[in-house]
Amino acid sequence: MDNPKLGDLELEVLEHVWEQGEVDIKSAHQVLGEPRGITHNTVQSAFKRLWEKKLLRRRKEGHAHLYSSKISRQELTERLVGELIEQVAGPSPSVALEAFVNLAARAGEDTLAELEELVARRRQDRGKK
Amino acid sequence: MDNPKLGDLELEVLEHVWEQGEVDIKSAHQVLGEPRGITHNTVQSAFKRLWEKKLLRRRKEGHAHLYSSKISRQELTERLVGELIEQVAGPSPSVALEAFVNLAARAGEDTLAELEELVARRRQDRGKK
DNA sequence: ACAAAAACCGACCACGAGTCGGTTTTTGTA
DNA sequence: TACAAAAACCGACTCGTGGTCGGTTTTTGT
Repeated sequence: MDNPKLGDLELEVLEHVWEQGEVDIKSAHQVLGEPRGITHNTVQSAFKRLWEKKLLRRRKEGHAHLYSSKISRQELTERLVGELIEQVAGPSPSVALEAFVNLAARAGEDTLAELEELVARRRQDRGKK
Repeated sequence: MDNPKLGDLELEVLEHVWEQGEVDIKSAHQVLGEPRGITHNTVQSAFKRLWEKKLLRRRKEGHAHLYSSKISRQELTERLVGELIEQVAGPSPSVALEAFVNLAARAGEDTLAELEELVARRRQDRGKK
């Protein structure tokens, strides 16, 4: 529960919550459940699991729960990638860096440029402050 | 089998193979198995699973299999991180880039510098050739 | 107070890693 | 060439987790 492993449905739920901000099960079921042919209950279970894993927040509105994300896509990506790297890339950062730059390069010139931009800005901000 | 999910033992086996180059089950069991108190057979299963997933190569030497890695730590990291990003970061690369730069920044000034260096060199090579 | 809506609980299935005992295959050698 | 040791292989079982749902309990607006 501390390091979350996420299934397909759970990912879709998060996706949906990131887009919608705050959702109730009923509407989520219409969007996610109907097409898959899964019941209201199943969708609810997924939300609940996510809430138990502390990835979603929820509050009562009337007699329904409204779920919203407790963690941004940014943060989740960061956590998961961080964990993965820790497991597989080894202690030295070089492997991870190289791997990621390769990935960026494969994505195209623009992506590489964007990465450069980001790094430069970050290093800038480091010096000052 | 196409997108590998790796357990703890499997990761350790890969780790060991990356360090040792070419290993037989017996010696691997001494290093990985004994401390865990697991049998020869269990270690063998892990190697075999990895081989079935095409992450290890093997050849017969005498009547024992010698296993070696078919994929470098680099490549595996790349594959896994790539897959993960695809699943969670969404279509636009920005999220992944930002996340990774954050990770690098957290690792320290040097790591950030190394990243910058890598990106610069990569972009250089792009122009030419 | 009651009916509708929603949450909750428990049960079950599927899948994959980990684990091992027992059987079969291989192979060096007597 | 027969045989015993070594290793591979196979099948079985456990465990954890996600997905799935039916049925029961709780909540709440009227």
